[in-house]
Amino acid sequence: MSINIYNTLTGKKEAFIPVTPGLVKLYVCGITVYDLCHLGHARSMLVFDMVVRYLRWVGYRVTYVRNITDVDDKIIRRANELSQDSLTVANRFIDLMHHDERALGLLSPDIEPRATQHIPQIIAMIERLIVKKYAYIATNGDVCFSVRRFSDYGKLSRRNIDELRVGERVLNHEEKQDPLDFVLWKLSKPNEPMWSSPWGNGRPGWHIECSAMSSHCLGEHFDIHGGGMDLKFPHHENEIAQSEAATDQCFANTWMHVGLLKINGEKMSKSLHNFFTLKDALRLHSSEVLRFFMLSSHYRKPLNYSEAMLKQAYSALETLYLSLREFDSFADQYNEAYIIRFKHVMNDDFNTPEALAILFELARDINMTKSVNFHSAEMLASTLRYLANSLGLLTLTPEKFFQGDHVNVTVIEEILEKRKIARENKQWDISDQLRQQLASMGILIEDTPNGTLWRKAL
RNA sequence: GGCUGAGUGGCAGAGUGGUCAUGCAGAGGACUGCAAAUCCUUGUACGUCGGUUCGAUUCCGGCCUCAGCCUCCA
Repeated sequence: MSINIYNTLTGKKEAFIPVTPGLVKLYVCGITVYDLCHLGHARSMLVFDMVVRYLRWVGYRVTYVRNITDVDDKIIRRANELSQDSLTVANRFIDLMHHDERALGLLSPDIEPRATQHIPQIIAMIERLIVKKYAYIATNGDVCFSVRRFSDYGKLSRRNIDELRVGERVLNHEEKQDPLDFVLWKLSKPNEPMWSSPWGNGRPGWHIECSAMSSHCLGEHFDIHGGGMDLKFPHHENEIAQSEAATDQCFANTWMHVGLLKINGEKMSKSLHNFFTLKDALRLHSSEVLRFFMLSSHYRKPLNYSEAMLKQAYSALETLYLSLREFDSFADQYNEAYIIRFKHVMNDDFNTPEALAILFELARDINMTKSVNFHSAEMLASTLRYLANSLGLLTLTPEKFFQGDHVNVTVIEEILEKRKIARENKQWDISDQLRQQLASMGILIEDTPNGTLWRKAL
C-alpha cells in the first residue's frame, strides 16, 4: 500500500516514493520569532506532527526539519520597541515557542536550524547564484535574485510573471532591475544586526535561509517541503527558484500546504483583533481537544476556529474515551480489518476526518461487543488506542481524561459514599440531592452495576 | 485583472455515477428508582441553470456566492 500525497507542484495526488528508500526527508517552514505562536502556527505544527507520526507509524524513518527565522525586519522592529537587541528578542520567543510546543504535545523536530547560525551556507549559496548570473548587486548595494532569468519561475503557484500586479503593491523597487526580483542579501543600516559578507555587512533576505538550510540539513534534493498555504507564493516559489538555479536539480519532490485557520468565520489577523494565541487557546482547551479539532477537517482545507466547535470536539473525544473505560489491560492483538481501513484512508493524502470516522465505528463496535464478548471487545479497544495513537490521540487513560488532576477527589468520594448508602436505603430524595450537589461542582455521575463512575462535565 | 480552492442535512465535516459517511445537537424507543452511559430507530443533504448518462450531489459547461494568494504571514 503506497501513500498518496497531494503535491502542490503538480496539482495532483501522487504515490509517494522517497529519494532514499525507507527514509523521508521533510522540511517544514517554521515561524519567525517576533511574537507568540498563534493558532495558525498551531495548525501547521499539528498537521506536520500528524504526518511525521503517521509516516513513522507505518515504518518510515523520518528526518523532520523545521526552521526558525531569527533575523528579519519584524524582529528588528520589535527589538527596537523593547530597546533590546534582536537576538534577545528572538531567543525569548524561541523559548516561548518551545514551551507551547511541549504544551501541545508535539514531537520535536529532529533538526531546528536557525538562520543566524547558517550565515556561511547562505553566503555560499548567494555566491553560487552570482557566479551563475542569477543574482546581481542592485544600485543600493543589496544582492537580488533575478526572477526572469529563472525560466520555471511560477511553476509552484501557477503564476504567469507578466500577470502579477507587482507594480501596484511592491514599493521602492527602483534599485532592482525588475520589480519582481527579491532580496538575497540586505545591507544593514546602523544599529541593525549584521554579518560580514563579500557584498558588505548585512543580513540574509527571508527566502534564502530556507534554501540554504534545507540543503544543508537534508541535501540539495529531498522529499517533502511543507508549510502554510500563505507561504506558497512568494516564499516557496522563491525558494524553488534560488535552489534550482544554484544546484541545477530538483529541490523538493513534494510540496504540501496546510489550509489557513479562520476565527469565527473571519480571517485571523491582528488588525481585526481576532488574533488567538496558542497559549490562550490552551488555557481554555486541553491539547488533545485542540489536536482533535485540527484533525477533524482535512489539512488542505480552511478551518474555522470557534468555541462551539471546540466544545463539539470535546464531546466527540468523550465518546471515544467512554468506550475505552472498562479496559485496564489491553490485548496485544489488533483487529486487522480496522487497521487496513484506517491505513487505506490515511494513505489517501492523510484523510484524518475519514480516519476519525473509523475510530468512532470502532468505539461503537466496542460498546456493542463488550457485554457479549469481553475479550474481543478488549481487542477492539486496543485497536482503537493503537490507531488513535498514530495520530497522537487517546494517549491518556480514560480516568485521566475524565477526571484530570486538579479535582478534589476526596470530597467527591465522600459524597458518592453518602449517596451509595442513601441508594441502598432507597432514599431517592437524598440520593438525587447529592447528585445535584455533585452537578453543581461540575461532576457528572453514572450508576453502573459495578458502582458509580464520575467525570468532569464540560 | 490573474491564479488557487470552496459551496453537502440544525452545526461541523468526508465521500461517491445507482443501498450507510462520521461526529455534535434534536426526536422516539429499550435499559435505569430517576438519571447517566450504552444500544436501536429517526430527519426526503448535496449553490444555480443547462449538458452527457438508463441514472449525477458525484462527470462536463455557463452562472451566482464565498475564501485565500498576487505585499509580511503557518
